[in-house]
Amino acid sequence: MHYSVNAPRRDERVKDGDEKVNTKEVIFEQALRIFSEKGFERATIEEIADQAGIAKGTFYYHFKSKSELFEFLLQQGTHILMDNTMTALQKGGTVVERLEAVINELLSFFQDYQEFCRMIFSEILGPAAAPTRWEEIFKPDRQKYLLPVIELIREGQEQGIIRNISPQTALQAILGTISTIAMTQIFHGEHFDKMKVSSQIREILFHGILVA
Amino acid sequence: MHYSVNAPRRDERVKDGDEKVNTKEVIFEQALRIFSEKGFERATIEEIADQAGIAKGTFYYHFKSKSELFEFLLQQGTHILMDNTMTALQKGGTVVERLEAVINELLSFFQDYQEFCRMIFSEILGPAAAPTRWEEIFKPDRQKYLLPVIELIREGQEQGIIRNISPQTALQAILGTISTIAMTQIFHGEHFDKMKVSSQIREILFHGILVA
Amino acid sequence: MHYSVNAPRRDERVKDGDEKVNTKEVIFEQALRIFSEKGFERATIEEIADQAGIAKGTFYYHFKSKSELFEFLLQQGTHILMDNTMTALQKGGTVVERLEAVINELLSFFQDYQEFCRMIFSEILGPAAAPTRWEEIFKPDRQKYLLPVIELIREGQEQGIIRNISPQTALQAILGTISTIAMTQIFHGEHFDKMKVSSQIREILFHGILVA
Amino acid sequence: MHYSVNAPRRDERVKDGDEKVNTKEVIFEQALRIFSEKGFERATIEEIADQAGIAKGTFYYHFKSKSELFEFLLQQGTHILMDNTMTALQKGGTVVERLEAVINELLSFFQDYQEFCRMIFSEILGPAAAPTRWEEIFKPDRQKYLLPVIELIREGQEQGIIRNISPQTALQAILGTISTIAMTQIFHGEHFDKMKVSSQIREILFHGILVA
DNA sequence: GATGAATGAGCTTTCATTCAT
DNA sequence: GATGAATGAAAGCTCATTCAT
Repeated sequence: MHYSVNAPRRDERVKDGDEKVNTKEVIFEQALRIFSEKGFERATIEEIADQAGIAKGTFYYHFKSKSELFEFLLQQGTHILMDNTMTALQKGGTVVERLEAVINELLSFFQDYQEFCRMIFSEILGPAAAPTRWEEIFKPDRQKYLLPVIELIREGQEQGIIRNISPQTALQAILGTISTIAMTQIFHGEHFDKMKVSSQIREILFHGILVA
Repeated sequence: MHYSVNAPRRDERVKDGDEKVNTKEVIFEQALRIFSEKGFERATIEEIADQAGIAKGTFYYHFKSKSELFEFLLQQGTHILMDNTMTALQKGGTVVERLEAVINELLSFFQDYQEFCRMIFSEILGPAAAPTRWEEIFKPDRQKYLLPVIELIREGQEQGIIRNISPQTALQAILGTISTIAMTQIFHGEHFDKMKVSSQIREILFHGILVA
Repeated sequence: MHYSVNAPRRDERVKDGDEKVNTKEVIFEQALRIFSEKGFERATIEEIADQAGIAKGTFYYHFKSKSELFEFLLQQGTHILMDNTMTALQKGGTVVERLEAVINELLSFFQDYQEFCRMIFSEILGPAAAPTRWEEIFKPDRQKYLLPVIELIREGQEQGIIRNISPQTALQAILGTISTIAMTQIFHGEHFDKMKVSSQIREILFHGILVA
Repeated sequence: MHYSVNAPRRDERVKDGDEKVNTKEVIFEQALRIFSEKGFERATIEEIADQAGIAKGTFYYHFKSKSELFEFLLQQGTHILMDNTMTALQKGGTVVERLEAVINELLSFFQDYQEFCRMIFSEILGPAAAPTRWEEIFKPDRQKYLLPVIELIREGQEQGIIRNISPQTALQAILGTISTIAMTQIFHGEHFDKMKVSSQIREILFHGILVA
């Protein structure tokens, strides 16, 4: 996984042959991995630094604090999901097509950013009362992501395409089904491949478990 | 032991006559509450002991360690869900009726043991690599719970009632949908009332989001 | 030096023969000594704990933080000086007699609490911008101590006994002369003996350096 | 080098033409200011460098260490006081006139180098056992300053002009009175103006507090 | 001359756990 | 059964200093 932030532009890198490592990026990668494996609390700066091949002090040269890094990582990830989904929605199409796009983007996200999803599920669905600021940090973004989808469901209901249930409930069914399927595989150490499950997921979500 | 939610703090209790407080139970209640609020790591023995109205040393007189208590709480809860579900399944009925029973028991569990569900979601869906033993502790129980349901789905597929998809996937859709809907409400501080959502959930799971 | 706070009352001590050490008191003594030698910043909890013969954790069992202990020590000391001075003033007498009492109490304080005076001079006359709360902590006490003396000087001026200068300036002359003489000796490792200097100090303060 | 007080921060300077900023001097100014505000320990190289508008590395290009800079600053200041006092003494006059000169120079010094005085009081009267070398650094200079004044007092005593007390004690009374009055004002954020207090100080020191 | 990334020793503080009473 | 003082390993973080460029 590699959503590196502030990656140096190509021409800033020196010495093509020589492996000029960007310290900040290495920290990002290792932190993401370790946060996703251990959660925020059990991850230690010492381990992140060790794995990144730097001294503890170097970590603090690049980041103000453990929380700051974590929050940063969190926001980066959610922004990617949001952006992708918005872009997909703007392509237009029927309600069902757009719903499929939302589902598809979510599946792609789980596939492409498995480490990040682990991390987010570890800490955000996790200890609710966590450093409460995370709640605050997330709420706006979460809404920005959810509202358009709810709107889409409403649109479908007006057209008589979507069942007349609470849009929020429908939304949660979509998110819950996809994330549970994806995270179960990811937590079990399997690599999540959306191709294997996407048609099944669409089937279940659209038409339910029962035949007819 | 019973998972009482919102158990009164020690000092709120009235000791009329010789109504003895069972120390162990008081610890259970407070630990459950605090674990569910803060997660395993952020909960401290000190706080649990304080809230239970006992000395820190007393905690260690009753429990070997923080983890032991946590694991105990964990198992108690899962056993309740398992037992209830098994009992419900043994009542027999058509596949759909039994599936409805499974869903119903799950909803009841989320409703009756909200604190416990918070706790479990805080730490088990949480930091995956947690004290790795939890994984080991859970796997057997989880399987004992999941297998009969998978078997039920298979039975339905053989009868042509349930769509021809991976039973595991179907199972995860059920679990994911229900838990997400329930936990969203619980984490948002609302009291989860299964009556309000159970028919909608059944509708979505059985027939999907789309009309026809 | 031994202004122990919360010292156990006699009957709380167990085992007369056996040396039952009061941990909190030992920490007080060592902290006072080390703060006075090194100042707040250069003193470390590790050293205080070591010298007190306890583990680092034990320090934090008894005190919330390094600052808290320091502030506590600070207040204890100033209260002693204040109380002694007030008591002396309440005995009444002529203005000169009362002024002599104030001077005498100050000298006694420097003599009896040399460690504390070192500490206070190390940090309070010291880094002005220190954890600013100290300023706040001290101002009220300082005023409570200074005001009665200023009032005394004013009384003397009304009676035509004390020279017509700013009372604040006169007060500072008294404090500065005494503290400089005392601290010079204390910092130079000599034991400060007020008997040796008190008559000289009174002479200088009352009649000046010059003859006639 | 000159101890300019309230030197403008780097970024406030206007570089018109090729008016070169002497890096070393800028560091001096900012270090003096910050040391005087925070004391040696609480001042950081980072802040000094920031305020001087240079990189941290640049600091170490100009100075061997934090202590070295501090000691240098210390010596510069004391030399100024010493030189001024020596010069004033060499002008001759009666004992009283020369004593007035000493007092006057001291007052001028407090007025002209308030930042430096803050600094010196922050750290030298401060944590006594400080990097013990400071003691060693200072003793010679201190003696070079004090001895002539003590000699002057002795001369006055031989002439029957100065009261027959320990010259050291008299000296400390002078230093203590002046420095306490000056520092009280400086620490309280007022600008110290020697004109306002010099006649009062002379009165107190020469003739005491009491009338007649 | 100047830079800033990197370092590591050292600091304060937390907390699960032990144990004598 | 119950207590609470004591412990020490480990964590997050700071900062003077170095050094390749």
